[in-house]
Amino acid sequence: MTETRPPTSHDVARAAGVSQATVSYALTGKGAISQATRDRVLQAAETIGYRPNLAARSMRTRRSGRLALVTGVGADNHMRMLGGAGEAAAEAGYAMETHCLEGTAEDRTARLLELAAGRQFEGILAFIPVVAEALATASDSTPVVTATAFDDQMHSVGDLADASLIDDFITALAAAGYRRFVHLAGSDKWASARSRRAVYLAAVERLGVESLGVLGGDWPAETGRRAVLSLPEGTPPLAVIAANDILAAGVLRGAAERGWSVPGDLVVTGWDNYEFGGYTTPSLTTVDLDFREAGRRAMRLLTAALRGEPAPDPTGSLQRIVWRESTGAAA
Amino acid sequence: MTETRPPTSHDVARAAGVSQATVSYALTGKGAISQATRDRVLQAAETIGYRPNLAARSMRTRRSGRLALVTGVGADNHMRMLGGAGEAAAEAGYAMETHCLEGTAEDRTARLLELAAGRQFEGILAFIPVVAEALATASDSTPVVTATAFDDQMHSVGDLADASLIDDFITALAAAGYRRFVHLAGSDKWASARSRRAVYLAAVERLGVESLGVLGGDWPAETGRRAVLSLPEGTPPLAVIAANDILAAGVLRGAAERGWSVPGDLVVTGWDNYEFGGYTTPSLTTVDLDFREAGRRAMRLLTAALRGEPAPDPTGSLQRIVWRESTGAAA
DNA sequence: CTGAAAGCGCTTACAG
DNA sequence: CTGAAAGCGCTTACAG
Repeated sequence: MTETRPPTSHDVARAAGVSQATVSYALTGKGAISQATRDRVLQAAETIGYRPNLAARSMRTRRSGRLALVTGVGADNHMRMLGGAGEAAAEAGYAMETHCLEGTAEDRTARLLELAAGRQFEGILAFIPVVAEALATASDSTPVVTATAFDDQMHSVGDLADASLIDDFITALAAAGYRRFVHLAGSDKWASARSRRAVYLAAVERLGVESLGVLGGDWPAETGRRAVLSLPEGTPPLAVIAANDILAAGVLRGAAERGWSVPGDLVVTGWDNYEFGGYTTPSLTTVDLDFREAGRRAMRLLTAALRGEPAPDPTGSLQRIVWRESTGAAA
Repeated sequence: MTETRPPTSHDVARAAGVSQATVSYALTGKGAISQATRDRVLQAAETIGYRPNLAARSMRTRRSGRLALVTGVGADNHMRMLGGAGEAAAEAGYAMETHCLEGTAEDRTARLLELAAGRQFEGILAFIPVVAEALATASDSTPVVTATAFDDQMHSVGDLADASLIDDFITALAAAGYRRFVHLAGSDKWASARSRRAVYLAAVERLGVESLGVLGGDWPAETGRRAVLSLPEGTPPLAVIAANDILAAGVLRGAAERGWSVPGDLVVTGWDNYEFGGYTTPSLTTVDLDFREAGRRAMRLLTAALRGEPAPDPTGSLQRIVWRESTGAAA
């Protein structure tokens, strides 16, 4: 029943028979402490169950050792990225905490600026779109690395926004005889959606195939279904390049409702390699993304910036096409 | 170029022409401060952009104001629960940070105990299974509310582990003429999986219908597919009660591979109402869960415990059956 | 190699 | 209603 307080470095000092300063030196490994003393201190800390008070340390060092990761509630991919980001943060000696921000891009930006102004984080990594200009004006506060910066900087190394595999899809499908394409785009707030759209437009142009245009513009499956239902009679054979698997699932559904066979009347590609995509009938051709590693790289971008180091230049693509039934024999 | 430090309460005091203590009283609203002085202080704080140093406050108050939410990388549902939990934490005046824990239940439990021992959190809420006994021994550290506790306490109020709608599924399907059932269970580390299994067994018993038993035992879609492929020829007509939509997607796939029609030869129910389930062919009958509210309620359980208040007793189920094509006309 | 001392920025009795 | 002062638990020059 005694209100027992957690042990402090003073308690460790008493137990080890040294001064409190020596405890601090032994624990941080900074002072010049004899091995014998250090061992004694470590031993004492262990036995009495000492844990440094992080708030006190933080106040002295003016460093919180904390990083914020900003994400949204809807973005399921982010769950996969969290693990990698947390791992990279831990490697760099930071604690990472996740904040789910909702509302419009403006709302989220406002909340993010609050987080930055609060000064409790040494850096912030944003996985969701925010208003870049607003961030720029707040330059004297907490450093923020946004998904956009991530996209831009890592464009050449196989990152999330690298949409070059869209070109591979279209090239393979054109070689298999498809001449009529349509793109189902995601929300253009996302760099990944914008670049998939851009690569699509460039590829159809380059290959001289017919494009029925860019449909969609947001992520729900219903958008994919509606898009197919809106197509004129006699459209097939058609190749649909969808911006992700959810949209592609909507396409499959729309095709089924119209009595269009897949593959056959229509082929479709997705993106993200969601688990369900391997189990639809037909199963979905898609792009597998190593979200975990993407999260890790994004976080490394932030920690490198905090240390004033140049951004790491990782090698190896995080993307890989998974050919499945929805594109027939096009692979 | 001047290394400009963030303003402190001292700076506010100087600007407002009062003592630093008065600033603290005005800001926390605790002291007896005249309205005029308070306004002057607030005004001064505003103009110089003052933000309280949370580490310093925390050291004095011995309260971090921080809560940890423990989740896993695979659990996509949790993304939906995070928003609600964060909201409830904020309402209670806490900052919530998410930690993704991986590995076995033992690994995760060890990491959770570390988090608890670190004493930087006032409480911890776990969405993933941990070893309950290990938690109990560490009773003097940070309070932990686990998914299991959540499941137990809220059993009667429509929570995540309430599986009573499984009975509704089976009753309706039996009434529609189905006489042969099979359950596709999730991992029994999860209370929700265990209770769905239990309700299934009770329902087939009560209704006197034939059960081919409980298959599965983990969450991947492949498990659902394999289960269907393992069924003997001549099994249909059959009703499959799957523990979630992913497993149900595997069932759909397995049925397609065997040439069994759905609905017809086989009907199937899922759980969780994943977006894709509305777009499979046939679309999946499932249970819609208000994950956001579930997250909110779980967090309230923790904050109530921290305040020594009784657990809130929310009303209203979070669950609702969504009848779709995969069960034919059974609704 | 070790210790005494200052101070990080707050909150909160205690005087007045 | 307001101010002077102590102290939360650390880190880090500075002496010795």
